Amino acid sequence: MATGRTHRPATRSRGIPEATVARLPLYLRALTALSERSVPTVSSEELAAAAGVNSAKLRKDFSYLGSYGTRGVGYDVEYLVYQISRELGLTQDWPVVIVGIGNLGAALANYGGFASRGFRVAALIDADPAMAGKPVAGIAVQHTDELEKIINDNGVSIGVIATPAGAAQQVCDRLVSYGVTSILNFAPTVLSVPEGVDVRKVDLSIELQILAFHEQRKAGEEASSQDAAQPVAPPVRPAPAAGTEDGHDDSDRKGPDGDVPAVMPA
Amino acid sequence: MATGRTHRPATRSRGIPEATVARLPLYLRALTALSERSVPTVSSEELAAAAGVNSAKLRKDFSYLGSYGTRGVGYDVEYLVYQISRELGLTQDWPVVIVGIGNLGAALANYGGFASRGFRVAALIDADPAMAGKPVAGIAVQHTDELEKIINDNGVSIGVIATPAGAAQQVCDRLVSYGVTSILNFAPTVLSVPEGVDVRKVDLSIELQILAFHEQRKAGEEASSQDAAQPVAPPVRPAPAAGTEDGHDDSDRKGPDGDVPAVMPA
DNA sequence: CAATGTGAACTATTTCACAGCG
DNA sequence: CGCTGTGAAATAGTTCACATTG
Repeated sequence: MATGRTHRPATRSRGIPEATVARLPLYLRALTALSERSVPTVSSEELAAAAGVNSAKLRKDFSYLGSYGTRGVGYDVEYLVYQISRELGLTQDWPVVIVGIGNLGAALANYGGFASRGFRVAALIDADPAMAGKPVAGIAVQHTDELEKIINDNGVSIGVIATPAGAAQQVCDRLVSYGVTSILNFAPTVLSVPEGVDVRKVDLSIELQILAFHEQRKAGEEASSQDAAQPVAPPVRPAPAAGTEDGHDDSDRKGPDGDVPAVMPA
Repeated sequence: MATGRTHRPATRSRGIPEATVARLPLYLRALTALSERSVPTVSSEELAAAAGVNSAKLRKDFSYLGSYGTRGVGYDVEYLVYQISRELGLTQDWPVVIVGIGNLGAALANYGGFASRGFRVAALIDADPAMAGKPVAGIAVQHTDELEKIINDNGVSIGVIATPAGAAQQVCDRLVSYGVTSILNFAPTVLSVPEGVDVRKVDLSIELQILAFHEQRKAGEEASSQDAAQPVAPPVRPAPAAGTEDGHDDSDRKGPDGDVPAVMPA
């Protein structure tokens, strides 16, 4: 492992900005829909609207891929679908393993979009021997012991972790040791991986907390009464030096300006 | 122009950068773990490592909240847990509804992290009458007809959409019309919502595609043969003008520089 | 002449590096 | 003396606006 560093300056591939890469799948989805309706061409304006971005951004994004449009006309739908697919690597087959077949793992296995574009569920793995053999989404669950063989036999390079948080790092280590180099992590943990391995995480609880933050702000605009329950630890001050300041809460720096009113949904 | 400026400068709440907000939950989780181990204080270095970010970033992030650390010592764990919780709005109770109780909806309902910090599943909703009354995660599923009442009675402002893509926009519209102002969308669609409503999306298929992109690049470092199957549409050229240029592909602009093989797979 | 492709301006985010405090 | 807090520099990403072209 000789890793030392933990951050990831990598992931900046071949001149295409990461932010652009993250939007390509969005464009692809919109284009696929157009393709199914046999629409031959789209303007950046139309496509941008369908993908929920603004058109300048979309054009700039496409400019990183090359000049695939026609001035005065727009983009050829089929051609662009192909180019983006190729850029994303979806013209090839990606076998994936899903580890942890609980509620979430099962949901993932059943998720249609999984199989759609180039991804194929090569195996479902669970540590519980009782799960072994059970069919989920038409595939028999296999025991963790089979991991190495499965990964080797299928050339799996992408693994999905849907285990409880406690098992995630261990599973991750095993996946990596068997050759997996991309991991999609649903467990609420920070995984540490060696250089060269990509991890993306999907974290429900984080998303909700971000929403709560904004929700609180919205509500704060109006009300300013405070009466929500507080299941969280009370604001124990870290005990400053002994005896200078006493107990005010937030006044020295910026702190929450004025009112962090805790509103409540009526 | 009076209004002049663009549409979405919002979401930039109260001086705290969005990127920072997105990391607060991460810090909170790491801090909670420390708290459970009764660790009294942490340095930015340690906490950063636990959260998987670098320490300068963490300090900068915290500086937006106020000066909650002690120079020469670090941060008081309990105090910081409280401050971040408060900032995120987690000291209050957030009732949420989950709409669409398929595999994914059920997984979400069962997800422990849901209930943990301030979030409470107020109701599980499904359009299928056959689901009504069925208990999932200990809660009886209710029919969509009940939505309005449930939202009003519980003061729900956050909704989770776990329906198929086709139903998502409709469900979203209803949620919004009943007063929901934050939506977590698991359906693979771009939702359009009125000003003032926040949407965050979680999209498995996009995450996989991003991984595939990087995976492809890694592989491309070495090999350069292309022999995967091609389920995607063949590279039909958009038929350029009639007769000027003939068939070169990417030479005028940047295009994929250098090694992105040929445009068409064998 | 409509719509792409893109330099240039602007905004956001990260990182550096160090002054200053406990 | 160690570690926070933060200006300032460096990067990354977005938006503007328009010359260019099919």
